[in-house]
Amino acid sequence: MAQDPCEQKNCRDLDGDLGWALGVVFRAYAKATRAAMADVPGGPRAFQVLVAAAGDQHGNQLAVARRLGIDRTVMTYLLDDLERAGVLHRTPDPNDRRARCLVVTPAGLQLLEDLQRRLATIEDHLLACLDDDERQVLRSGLRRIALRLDEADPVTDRCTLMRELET
Amino acid sequence: MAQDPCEQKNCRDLDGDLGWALGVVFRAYAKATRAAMADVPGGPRAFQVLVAAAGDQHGNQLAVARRLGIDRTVMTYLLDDLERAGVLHRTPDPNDRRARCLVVTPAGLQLLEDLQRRLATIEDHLLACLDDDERQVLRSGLRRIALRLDEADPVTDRCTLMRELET
DNA sequence: TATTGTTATACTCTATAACTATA
DNA sequence: TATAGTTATAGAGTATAACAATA
Repeated sequence: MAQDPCEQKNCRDLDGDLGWALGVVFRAYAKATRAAMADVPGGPRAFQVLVAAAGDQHGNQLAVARRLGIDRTVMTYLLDDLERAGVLHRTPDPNDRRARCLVVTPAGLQLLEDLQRRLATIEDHLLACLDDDERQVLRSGLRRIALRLDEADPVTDRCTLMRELET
Repeated sequence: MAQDPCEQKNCRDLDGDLGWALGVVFRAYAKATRAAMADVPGGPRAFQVLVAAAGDQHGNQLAVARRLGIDRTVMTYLLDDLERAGVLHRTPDPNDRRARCLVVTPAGLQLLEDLQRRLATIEDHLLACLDDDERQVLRSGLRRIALRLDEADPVTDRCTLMRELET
């Protein structure tokens, strides 16, 4: 009786808090990727920029910044570093001479492959205590939620995020 | 053929990246809770401190800080705010006169209940696109991973986190 | 007039170091 | 000597505001 974890008032302890779990997992993941990408200027966020730039549909740096939740002023410094490292360069967009297209260099693509291998290892360790089905549900569930949130906030209005989740 | 999303080189796009999904979900959750707890000094983190302090096994503020990934110097300011708000107070630990016990006031417990109701609503909206089984797997999966990480880093050595996830 | 990108600046958050008091 | 807690300060990261170029 005294052993039942859900009988006392502290039934809703930190352990049962989704926010706590999400925070711990996210911080651990961030920390691990930061360590694994210590040699990459800009770290995990630069990696995500590379992924977005290597993919097709993403054109200018503002779109990428929004997609990744990065401020456009921060994006400038980030891209400066990546360009200096020779993994990416900015080319003028022929359709809009204000904008810049992000082009990943061959060296950048090679780095990308390497980083993805490192990431896979980290993820395997992170999900080590789940069986295959659970992993799959966790991955696809998080992905689906993220896509929905991303869709709700397609270009500018990042405040809808809050509004959607507030009430 | 051209429609197959996994045929091209951008098979591993942002959408398939666990880190991206985790980041988007975490940021959205953090933003929503921050908005929902705008009236609470210290925001979501203060809420977590209240939960930890209201639970039994957590005694002094350093233990709580470690559990939540908060620096002990930051904890001081956080507790100052909470004490000023009258939801918590520090009492000397009779067993160790250096340490302080965290005691949640009746007002604090009432606030805690209210915040937990707000949180439940936010979580429902966040997980809206998952069915019951998926929700359960996501919750328990994240919780299990978080507990494992937390256990691997019981008191001091926060670096083991990285080491565990590095290779 | 609005938007992309840049720069400089200010601000927020967090960590470091030094200190007091206990153990 | 080591630890709990506090304080002041330095640092990293981020956002704000003003700007130039283009739409």
